[in-house]
This record gives sequence, structure tokens and C-alpha cells, in this order.
Amino acid sequence: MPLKRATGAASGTPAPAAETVSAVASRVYLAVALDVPLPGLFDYSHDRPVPPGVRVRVMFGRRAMVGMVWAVRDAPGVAAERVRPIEAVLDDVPPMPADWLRLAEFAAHYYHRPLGEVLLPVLPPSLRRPGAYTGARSAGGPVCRADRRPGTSRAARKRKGGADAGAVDAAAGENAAACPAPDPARDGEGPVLTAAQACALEGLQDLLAAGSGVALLHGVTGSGKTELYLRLARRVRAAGRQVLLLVPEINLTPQLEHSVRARLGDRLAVIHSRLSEGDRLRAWLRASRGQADILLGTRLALFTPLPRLGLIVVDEEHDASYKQQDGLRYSARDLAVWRGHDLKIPVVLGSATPSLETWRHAQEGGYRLLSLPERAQAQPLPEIRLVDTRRARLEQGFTPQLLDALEARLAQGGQSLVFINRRGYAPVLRCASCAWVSQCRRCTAHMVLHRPGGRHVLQCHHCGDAMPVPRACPECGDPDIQPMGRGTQRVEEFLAERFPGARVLRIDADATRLKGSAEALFARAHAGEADILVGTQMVSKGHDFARLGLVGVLNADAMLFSQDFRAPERLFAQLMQVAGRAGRRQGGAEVMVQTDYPDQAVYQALLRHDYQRFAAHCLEERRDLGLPPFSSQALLTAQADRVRDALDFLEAARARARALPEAAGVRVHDPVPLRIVRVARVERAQLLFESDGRGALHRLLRALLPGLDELARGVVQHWGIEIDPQEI
DNA sequence: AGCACGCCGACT
DNA sequence: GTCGGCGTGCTC
Repeated sequence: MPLKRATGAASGTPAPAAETVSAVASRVYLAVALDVPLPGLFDYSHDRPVPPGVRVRVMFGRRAMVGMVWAVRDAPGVAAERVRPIEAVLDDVPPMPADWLRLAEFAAHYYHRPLGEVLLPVLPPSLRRPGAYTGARSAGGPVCRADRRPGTSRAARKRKGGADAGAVDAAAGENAAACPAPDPARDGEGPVLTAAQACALEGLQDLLAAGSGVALLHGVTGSGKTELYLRLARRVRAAGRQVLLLVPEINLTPQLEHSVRARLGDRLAVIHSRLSEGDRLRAWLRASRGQADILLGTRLALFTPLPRLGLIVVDEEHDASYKQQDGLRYSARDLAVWRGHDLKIPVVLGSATPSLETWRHAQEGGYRLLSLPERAQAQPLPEIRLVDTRRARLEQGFTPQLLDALEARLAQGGQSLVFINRRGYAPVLRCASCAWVSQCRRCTAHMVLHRPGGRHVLQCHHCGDAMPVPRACPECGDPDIQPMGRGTQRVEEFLAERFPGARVLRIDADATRLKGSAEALFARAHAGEADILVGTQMVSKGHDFARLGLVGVLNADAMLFSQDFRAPERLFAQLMQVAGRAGRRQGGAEVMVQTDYPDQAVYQALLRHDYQRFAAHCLEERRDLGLPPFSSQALLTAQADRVRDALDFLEAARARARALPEAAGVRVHDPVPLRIVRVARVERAQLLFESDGRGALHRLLRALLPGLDELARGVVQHWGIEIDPQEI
């Protein structure tokens, strides 16, 4: 053991000489998880054991990193001379609790990623940057950000002096736990429940009484699911426990935050990725110390330590946003169910159109099914009409029927929503005389025409590349280049021209890019400051627009013929959801879906608002084809300069997989290029693994994946594994 | 993933 | 003569 190093290395943590001496005698090794894409843990030496779940600063190669202690060992797993000392033990927050560590361990194992890639990225950013720690305790506030401006860090250091409060960090959680302080004045029960709500609430309370289990709250749009969440939350809190309330999108937090505050008071914290670092850390600390009773947030909020967690609610559980699309590709909904099971606490999944995975569990009795078949305020569901576009004379994509309906609503002073799931002005620009189209230089995709405030720009939605619109065709010089098709901007422009008196408001990712603008736009929509809303799926979720009486859907068919076997399910959910925006407060609402294929099963089910039959139909199909939820899938993805290399790698991986004894019972499909082969000059391909049993699939991956790096070397830039992929 | 080292082309 | 291109190799 390198004695010399023990004294020399203590630069970060000055310790009295005597302590150093005794420390050397009891040198230990800490297995540390680091956020690097390498398997396993890394051993560092230290003078005394440190409990798992404590952050440490270490040197890794040439850079300083924040890692998390996972275990204490008496001997290193690598040659002793390679082991370096811990630079500093970061004690600004208490060790991460055991249940949190279990959750992360499960996620790492299930998604086949190293522990460090789970443990660290899910922490607030200021807790994982090596420079952010100054030794100042983070009690009560924005912490020690030494890497920021000197002024800030001085403030932090000043805080440290007075704040011996920080020394009781660990105790703070328990203190708060002992005295939940709900405001009795605000603890009213809220509106009178419908019979169905009362019945569902009873079921949910049984679940609470039982202490654990999963319930699916299947309620049509406007049936008052939120009201039930609030009542449950109130009960859970009264029992001294915390509630985690997950929503799919950031845009849905303000509305729910408002409801929660109004009914349950201010012991609420909100966590999502658009928060500033300071706000995110403060919310995280409040929740993890038990100072907040309700934590409301998007998928990343799932990884907040909650010492008194008593209930998890996943609203709109079917929503694809719960699946993280980069880094660790976890499903927050699935992990929420796991966390609930692990903690033996109830989990409530809510949706008007549950995912087929969840629906099957509910059908087979694994989840308790609670239904709200009617709207809470006695409003009928909107009447849905399919408008056949095959024989219609379209004006800018609109049928005369839809235009008439818009006009009629305007005359009545009602609000309408035109839904088109395509942002920008036009999806492609085309030359009238030659074959030129606005192709992205770096992707196998068209560049989309955008007209922000009258300026014209071509923009690639896949790589973000932008360029000015050419005045004439770059190929043949013809000045006649035309936008083809339409997106939200063009629809907005058309409607403003067509209905000069109407106030048209567009809400999409472009209009809400700036911080706070989404909230402002939604506020205007809610306040009735718009007669016609034009929007993408962003407007279709969760919002409760009081005067909205008409929904028109353009271009729904685009989703109909996707390669993805989940496309019909998603289209149905999407349409049910957007239809559900209409007529929540008053009757006579209508939804018009323009389509070339009115006979398709999806549309027919939609007409009848018949989720159950549609789900049964889909499940039958899935069962016949051996698709999820009747099988488990994993996707091996590869990226290379040329798709040929990616395919070759996947082919080799497939050959290797098939040679393994673990391949029994696992279907290994053919490698295929992705539909959009090239994005940002990188070409992609994938290989699907499928198995009727989850265990067999994971055993094969466990045997296969460790060898793939070797196979990939020099052939592909990157490869990855995605468990339970949502898009294929 | 970073971040080094390491060998071959166009510039102050 | 150097700055710098990114190939490949390592990180407890």
C-alpha cells in the first residue's frame, strides 16, 4: 500500500497529522460509481469507510469527477498501484437513502447500463459538478456554486458561517417528518363527486388501506381524475406521508400546480428540466428532506429521494414522454410501478386511453381497474364526426364542412381548436419545373419551411441545421419554388386571412421556445383571448379550455400507415385526447376529423369513444403476432458513417447472439436501417430482439452485450441497447 | 464519454 | 519550421 501517497494526496481534505497516521493504518477501498459508459465500479482508497450513497470527488484519468460511493471493500479489485485516493467526501447533503439506491440499482440492471450512468445523471446538476462543492452545507438554499461568479460563491461561503443549520442536515428530514403542517383552512373536500368518482375513490382508498398495489384509473377525458388525485393526496398527507405526482409534460405542471396549491397548500415542490439549477436544487432538497408533502414533476422527478413517500400517481400513464429518449432510456411509469412495489406503497396510473401494457394488467387482475365512464360535470362527450376528404374540395387542407363549423363557432363566440401535428409553415419546398426538394445536407429528411415573423428559413427538424430560403431553384434556376403541404404556421396564416375578425393563436414548440412563453400562451388561451387555437399535440394534453366547443383535426392519416406496430394505438390516444379538449364545461361540442380512410378501425372506434373495444381488438392482434405486451423487446442500435457498417456490426452481433445457449426462446430479427437512415451525417440501423418471457431476453443480453464493444471497434461509432422500445 | 498522445498537411 | 486534423487507447 502506498504510504507516501496517503499523506501527499490529502490536498482536498486537510486533516490533522495524527488522524492521517491512524487513517493509514485503516485504509479502505471505496467502490465508486462514475458517470462514464464503462462497465462496473471504480476503486479508490480512503482513510475511513464512507457509507454508500455519499458523493465523492475523485480524479478519473485527468479530470475531476463527482462519483457516488457504492460499497466499501478491504481490497481493491485492480492492482493496488492503479488505485488513487478519494479527493474529497462531499457531505453537503446526507447519504442517498437505501430505497433510492435500490431504485437506481434496479434501473441500471434492467436497462443494462452501468450504475454510474443512473446514479449521477438523475441528481440535480449542482450536485454532480465537481466544482460546485465548496464545503458549505446546502441547508436552506442555493448552494455553494464555486464554479459560478465569485460573488455567488462568496455569498455561499458567507452563508456557511452562520449556517450551522447545515450541520443538522441529516436530522432535518426527520424533524420535518414529525410535523407535517397542512393548512386546515385549505383542507376542504372540493366539489361534490359523481357516483362514479365516489366509487373509484372508494376503490382507491381500499388500495391505500391495503398499503400497496397498482390501480388503473381509466377515466374518459373530463371525468375528474385530477379531483381524485387531489383527494387521495390529501388523505396520504394526513397520514404523514408524501405523494409523488408525475405528469408527462412540463406544460401540464402549472395547471396542476395551481390546483394542488389551492387545495393542499404550499407544502408542494415542482421538479422538471426547465427549472433553473437553483430552483431545481431547492425543490429537490425540500422534497428529499420531507419538507414538501407533494412532489409534482415530469419523469425525472421519479428519481427524487422522498423519505416518507406514501403514494405515486402517474397521470396520462400511456404518454410516450414517460420514456426517456436519450441517455438511460428508462420508462418513468414502469419504474414508478417498481418503486411502489419496492416500498410497498400504492401506485395509481391514470389515463383515458391506457397503454395496452397497462390495460392487459388491468384485464388480467394484476392491476385494480377503476373506471370513470362519464364526464364529471354531466357534460356529454363531444360528438365526433369523420369528414371524408376523398371527394371534398379542400381549401388549404380544410374541408368546407370544417370551415363552416369554424365560422359557426365564431358567430356564437365560442372557441375552436385546429389540431395539426406538424410544426413549421410547410414540410417541404419543391421546385415547380425540376425534381429539386429542400433536402437536408446532413440528414435523409426534408428541410421544413419556417416563417417566424415573416422571415423565411429552412430548418431540419432532425439535426437542427438551418439555412435561408433560396430565391430560385438551386438545381435549375427556376424561381418558382413552392411550399408543399402545411404545418401550424401556414394554418395560422390561412385562418387569419380567412376569418379576418378572429383572434388566431398558435401554440407549438416554436411558439413556446422561450422560457415562460408557453405559460403565457396557455394563459391567453384559457382566458378566452383567442377564438381559434392552432396547435400540435402540445395543446392536446390535459388542458381544460372553458369555452372550447369545436376541435378540427387535420392530417390525422399521417400517423395511420407508420411502420410502427404501436401507431394505431398512439393515433387513437392522440385523437381521444385532443377530442377531449372540447366541451368540458358546456354541451354541444363537436370534433371533426378529416380523413381519407374513414373506415379504418381506429376512426370507427373513435366515433364511438370506444376505447375498450379498440384495446381488445389491438390486444388480439398483438397476441397473434407475438408483440408486446405478449412479448418483451429490446433494440440494439448502431451508428456509423455508412449504414453498411452499422448493418454489418448488427449482423455480427446477431450471429454471435444465435450461437449463445441463452438464445433459446429469443427471436432475433434481421438488422434494418432506420426509417430516417442518416441524421447529422450519422447513419443508423437497428436489430430487434423479442422474447415471450422477459427473463430469457435479459439473460441473452446479459451474455451478449459485454462482448459487443470488441465487435464494434473500428466498425461503428456507437452502439446501444434500448429495453422496451416504444418506437420501432 | 472525455481527454490524452501520436503521426501527416497548410500556414504565421 | 509550427498549428492542428482526428485515429486509437486508457481511465480505479
